[in-house]
Amino acid sequence: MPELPEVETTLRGIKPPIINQAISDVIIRHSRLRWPIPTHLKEKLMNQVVLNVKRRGKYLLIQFPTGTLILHLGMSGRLSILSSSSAAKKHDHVDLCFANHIVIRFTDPRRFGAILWTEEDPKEHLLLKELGPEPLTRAFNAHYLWQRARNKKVSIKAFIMDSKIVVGVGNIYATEALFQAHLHPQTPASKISLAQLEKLVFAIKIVLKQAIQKGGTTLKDFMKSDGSPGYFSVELKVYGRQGKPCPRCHTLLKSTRIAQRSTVFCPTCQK
DNA sequence: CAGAATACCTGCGGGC
DNA sequence: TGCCCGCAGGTATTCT
Repeated sequence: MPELPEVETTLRGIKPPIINQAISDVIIRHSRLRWPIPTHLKEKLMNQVVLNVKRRGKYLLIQFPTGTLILHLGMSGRLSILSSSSAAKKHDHVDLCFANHIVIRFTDPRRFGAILWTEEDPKEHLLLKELGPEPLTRAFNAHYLWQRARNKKVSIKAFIMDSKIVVGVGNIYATEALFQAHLHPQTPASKISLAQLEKLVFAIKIVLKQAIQKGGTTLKDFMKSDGSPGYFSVELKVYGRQGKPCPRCHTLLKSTRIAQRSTVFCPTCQK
């Protein structure tokens, strides 16, 4: 499920209950995620206090005195907050238990997610050090994109979904932002003017901010019956609406595949 | 080097 | 009802 707004919402949900809390147990029921969970994770974490919880792209970073736990939710992962341990269900792979009896439970049917441990500066970790700027910072701007797009033949959609260019723009929000910016998703990245890139950057920021805001409003329900973050739905203008009329010009929306991902666009108003 | 394809998994919905 | 296929919001790795 998670795109960047969901990860940000998860961060905001788990941080308050676990910050400054000590790990009292680590239960690993299934260690084969995208990469194997480190075997001695429990020994590494036991009795350590959470110093901070951060996000970098779609990676969640839980910082402890001796190192950092790196989490990724993959395509189907989520974290739930339980106020006490309850019976684990089929895809509940890992529990992080804290001294205040809070349990953070990692659930991931497809197991594309990851849980890794690093004792170096997480910024230097192989998975993180090549990542592009955060989309909601000033470092992510049209001029930056324009420089990176020089001589790039890849489609603009694949380009903005490349985490080395910018992090956190997944298939849904890439699709929506391109519609918002009137840009055809197949356009080679280098063919797009600075002025058009301004619109695209603006659209990406707006779309992500709106989704995060929606997530914020569901945060209060974060600890529902099952403690999962109650995924929120932003109003999607084109994603998943192929064959339906464009909300701007009523041309029927088309569907295609770009870099093996389903892509919906309006053939009339996206050029 | 860039760009494209593949791989990792399970679940679900549609067609037959 | 059940089987088979294609597809799913990610991204590192392997290929050409």
